[in-house]
Amino acid sequence: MGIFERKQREKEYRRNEIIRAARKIFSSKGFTASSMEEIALQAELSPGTLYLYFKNKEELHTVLSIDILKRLADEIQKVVKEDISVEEKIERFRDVFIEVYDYDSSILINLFHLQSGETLKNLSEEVLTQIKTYSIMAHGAIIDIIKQGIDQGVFIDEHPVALADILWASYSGIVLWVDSKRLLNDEKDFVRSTLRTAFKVILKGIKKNQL
Amino acid sequence: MGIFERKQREKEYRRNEIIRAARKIFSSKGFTASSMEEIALQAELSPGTLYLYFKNKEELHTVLSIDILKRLADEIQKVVKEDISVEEKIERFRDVFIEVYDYDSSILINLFHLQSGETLKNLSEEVLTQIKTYSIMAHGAIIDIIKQGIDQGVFIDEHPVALADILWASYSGIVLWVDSKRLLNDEKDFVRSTLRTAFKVILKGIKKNQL
Amino acid sequence: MGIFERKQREKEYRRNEIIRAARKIFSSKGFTASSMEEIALQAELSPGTLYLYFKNKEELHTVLSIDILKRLADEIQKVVKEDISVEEKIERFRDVFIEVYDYDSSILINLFHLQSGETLKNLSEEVLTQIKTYSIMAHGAIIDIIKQGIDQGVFIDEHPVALADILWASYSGIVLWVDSKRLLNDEKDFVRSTLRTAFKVILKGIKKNQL
Amino acid sequence: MGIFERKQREKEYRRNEIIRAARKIFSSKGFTASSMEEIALQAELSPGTLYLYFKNKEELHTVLSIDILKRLADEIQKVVKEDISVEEKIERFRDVFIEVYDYDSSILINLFHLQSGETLKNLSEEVLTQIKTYSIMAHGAIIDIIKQGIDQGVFIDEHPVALADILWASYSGIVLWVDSKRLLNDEKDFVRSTLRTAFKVILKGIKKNQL
DNA sequence: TATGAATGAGGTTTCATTCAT
DNA sequence: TATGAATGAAACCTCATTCAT
Repeated sequence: MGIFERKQREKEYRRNEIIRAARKIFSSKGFTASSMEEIALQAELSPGTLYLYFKNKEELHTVLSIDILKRLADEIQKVVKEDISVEEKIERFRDVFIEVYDYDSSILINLFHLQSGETLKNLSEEVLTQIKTYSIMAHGAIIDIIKQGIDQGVFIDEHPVALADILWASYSGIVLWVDSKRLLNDEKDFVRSTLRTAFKVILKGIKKNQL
Repeated sequence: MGIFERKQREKEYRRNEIIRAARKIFSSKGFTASSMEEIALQAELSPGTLYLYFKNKEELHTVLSIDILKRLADEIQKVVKEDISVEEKIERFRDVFIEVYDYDSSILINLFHLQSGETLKNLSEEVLTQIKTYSIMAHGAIIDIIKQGIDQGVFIDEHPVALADILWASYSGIVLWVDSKRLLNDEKDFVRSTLRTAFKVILKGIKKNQL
Repeated sequence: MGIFERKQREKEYRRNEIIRAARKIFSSKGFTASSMEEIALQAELSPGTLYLYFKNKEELHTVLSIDILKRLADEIQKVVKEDISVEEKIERFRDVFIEVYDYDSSILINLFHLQSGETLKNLSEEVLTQIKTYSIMAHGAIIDIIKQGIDQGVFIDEHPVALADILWASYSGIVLWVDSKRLLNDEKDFVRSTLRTAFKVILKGIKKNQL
Repeated sequence: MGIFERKQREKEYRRNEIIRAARKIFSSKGFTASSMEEIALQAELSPGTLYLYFKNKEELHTVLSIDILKRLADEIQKVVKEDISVEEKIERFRDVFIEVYDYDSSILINLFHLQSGETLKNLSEEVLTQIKTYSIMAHGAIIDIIKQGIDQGVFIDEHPVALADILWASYSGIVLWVDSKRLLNDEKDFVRSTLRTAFKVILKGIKKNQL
């Protein structure tokens, strides 16, 4: 391994350390209440160093979302390629969503923050491109499956984008909602069981009643 | 009208002016990015005056959510009392949700903010009580309808709270999600049409298949 | 009683109400932490009314000191006229001081505040004149007694003003000091017993040792 | 000198700069009327920097008192160890007090502020501990001397704590009082000469009349 | 004379970001 | 590249004071 490669790898490693630290802090306190100094402390680095890897606080936060979005897109892609029925694929999506939620329960708050009015236009071109790419990948794959299902006469005849949105948004809403209730109730597993019921309901809702 | 009444009414009017200004600012910029000075400017008042009517920024923001929550609870209550089938009631909820969304599209971001970890315990006792009251009213009514439906053998045999959560959360998720897309797409009516499809899907999903 | 007199008396009464309220608030919270609104509330008046009777917060506070200073001056004058020895007069001063301390334990903090750097030059001419008048009355009387004592060969040959200052300042210091300790110790009567010892010591210190 | 040491020293230097600036401002205007911005200006630093060295305004102010209290305690300790009679020690205290007064004439106002009800509980644990430590050191030493004097039959039979309080409080009162007169009279040296007389008087007052 | 709602200047404090080392 | 002390703008909030009623 050449010296250039080693440096590159070190840089990558350092970057990931920061991301990990940021995830921990942002997850527990939200965007506003988290400070760069706190994240630096968690990463065992100085505040100044953070700015060598990320343009600003906003971008660091956004990168977390991209990270999770990429993970989501990758997993969804895998499901798409599996040799199973569309119905089974929709069911598999449920598992993907639950896995991602387990990895980072604050993901959706981040994703919504991303597109909310609070997000300034401070993001660099590169970051914006990534968001769009992964977003299209993830949504596109879901839309494709829905389309297939409609073509096969398995799903109801509605606008595929709308159905995909419903799938995606219901999932998001449930995680957000149940997660916010969890803060008060301490019922950790209720999120997952509700998610399962939700998917059952929605799948049943999209399916065409065949006789 | 006595002098006391006039004063009371003026005070109420002023309070509403502030709420209206706050709604405008908070809606367009979110909680953190909005400043009290900006809200005061919008209300054509001085910053200090805001604090005569609201304890602090947090409480002013919360009051917006309460306002909308009250509206939601009231409308839901009305639906509950209507002399129609449970299925039709669920359908009517859809309209209520859409109406409320039309009144203030940022409602749900507020409601989620309300229960997120970022919300400090700066709220006065009165405000907290109101939140709880209206929250219970709105959720309780929905749960009751679901229960009725299950008892009548119209809805599937699942935990009523879970089904109510799914209904509520899906709605919330869709509004949040489609609304955040709207910021980019400018397709205003897409929200409503997607909401309609979503309700059709979910209603179908909850219904027991009777033969 | 004419209508003018009645009004005059009402005015005086109202003024005293404010002073009483101010004393209560200032005593328990100090000058800075007390607000005009709080004083108005205590006096069952509106904030605006306070400004009809007193130029500003500073002056209202000052008037409390004047009130106590006047009381002190009056009592001291009485002692001066009593037909007793100078030594006995000094002893009587001790009682006067203790009585005044009982009436308002925060008196000296007020008096010091009066002449500290924090006191702005916001005081009206009338108020300043009063302070000077009563100050001179009180101090002058003490100085006179000391002088008499020196002339009679009872007290040591030192500058009478210095001796009077020592008497006055020691008393003040002890009240302040022990009072500040009281806040922690809750030993209420220790102030008075220490004051008594202090006077004994000082009197002994001033007396010429006669053989 | 290593790089760490240099940095440490720089930091210490900066801290002292702030303390010096704060002393100047606080001395001339009192606690409330002084603003952090003004102190920063005086120290040729930005307001934010002050908060890197001191938790808040209250603590910065308190540190001034600690500084002076430490100085007082140190000097008193030295006197205690000197090989002179108790009477001479009391006399030496007088010089210590005068020296400290020369160093910072506003010391006592600060010390009283410290223990007054206005002082909030905003102080850090470390600072509170220091105050207690030095306070006990200084008072304890004086009490010890008094005790010795009583045991040796040189001082009168009174509660040693009371006598120490009288000594301490008289000194404080005189400085405060004469200093406040100075503000009007501009007689600078009068403080010291009065202090000298005061100590003579008090010493004579505490001494047992031996024949 | 009395009110009390409104003012708005001014205060403390935080924290994202920079830059000399 | 990494540091971390310093910055300084900007935020929230208070409260003495005013003035129309």
